[in-house]
Amino acid sequence: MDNLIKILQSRNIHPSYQRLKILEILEKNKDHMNVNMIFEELLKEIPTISKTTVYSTLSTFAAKGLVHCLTITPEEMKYDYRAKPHHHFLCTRCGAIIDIDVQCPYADTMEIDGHSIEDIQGYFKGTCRECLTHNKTQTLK
Amino acid sequence: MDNLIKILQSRNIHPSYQRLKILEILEKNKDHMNVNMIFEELLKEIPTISKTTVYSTLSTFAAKGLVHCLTITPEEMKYDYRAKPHHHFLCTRCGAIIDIDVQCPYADTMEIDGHSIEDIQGYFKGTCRECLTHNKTQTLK
DNA sequence: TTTCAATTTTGTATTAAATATTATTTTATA
DNA sequence: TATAAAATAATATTTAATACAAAATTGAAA
Repeated sequence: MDNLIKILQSRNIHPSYQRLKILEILEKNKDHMNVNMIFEELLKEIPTISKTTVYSTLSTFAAKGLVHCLTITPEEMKYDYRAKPHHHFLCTRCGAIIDIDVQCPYADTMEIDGHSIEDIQGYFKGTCRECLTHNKTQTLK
Repeated sequence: MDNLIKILQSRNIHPSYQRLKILEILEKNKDHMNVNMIFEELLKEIPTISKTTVYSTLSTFAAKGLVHCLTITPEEMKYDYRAKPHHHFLCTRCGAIIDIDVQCPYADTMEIDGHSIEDIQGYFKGTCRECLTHNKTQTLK
């Protein structure tokens, strides 16, 4: 917990109880959580938590570079906590989002065609290894 | 127009008047249109057009690989008609979406970590060249 | 051509993520 | 302790997208 406080303070985010709990949940689950997943987890420990707080906290975390916002699916935003930059694979059969450990060549200079890069996101979509081997038939929209 | 009919037929899409008009709009404007932009354009020629038709048509086009669905911003889906694969840069100051003509190395094999790739999307986010030189201050959320 | 089924389009209602707004609570500080 | 600022909570609103049902159109067979 002391560690979490330091993480927030290092980013100039006031370590409130709610923010610490949200960070704890992100630490534990790492990746691809959406607001509802985080909200449901929070309810177990803070029954009075408001969804607005979750939205505003994640917005703060994103602004301070603590989380990455994933738009890999159009339905809702997903939040990525992992430190190391990576890409994502979305399986259109089972819906799984899988971390892909490759780095973009432009991550070195953070510049492309004269544009200054602050964030890089690589999305692969298709059929995951698991679904390929199990030859599953059901396909998401 | 005859050309558009052939494009649809080659993908096994029945060339209805509405579909042809939507394809025509995509041809003309090429990239990054959202449903509302297409809908507004359509209204000029088909005053009775329904937004449901736009959604269903774009969904059909996407399923047949005629358009690419962009989730670069979380607000709404954008549709990409350009044939050649490319990435996108989103300027967080002016909101512009700029085509980036680089190709992903995994586009050759369309395979990564044993997962079968059907679609690749690379999103760069930051400050575009234009905004950098004009030193604009306003920043989008 | 007529009939009938399948497809497409339209209109309406609904869902749900995200934001806006305001009130309440908590925290920091003078 | 008093007061202002920050954070949280509760409610209302917005809007992209979907669901559903009705109407219109199309295509094929008789």
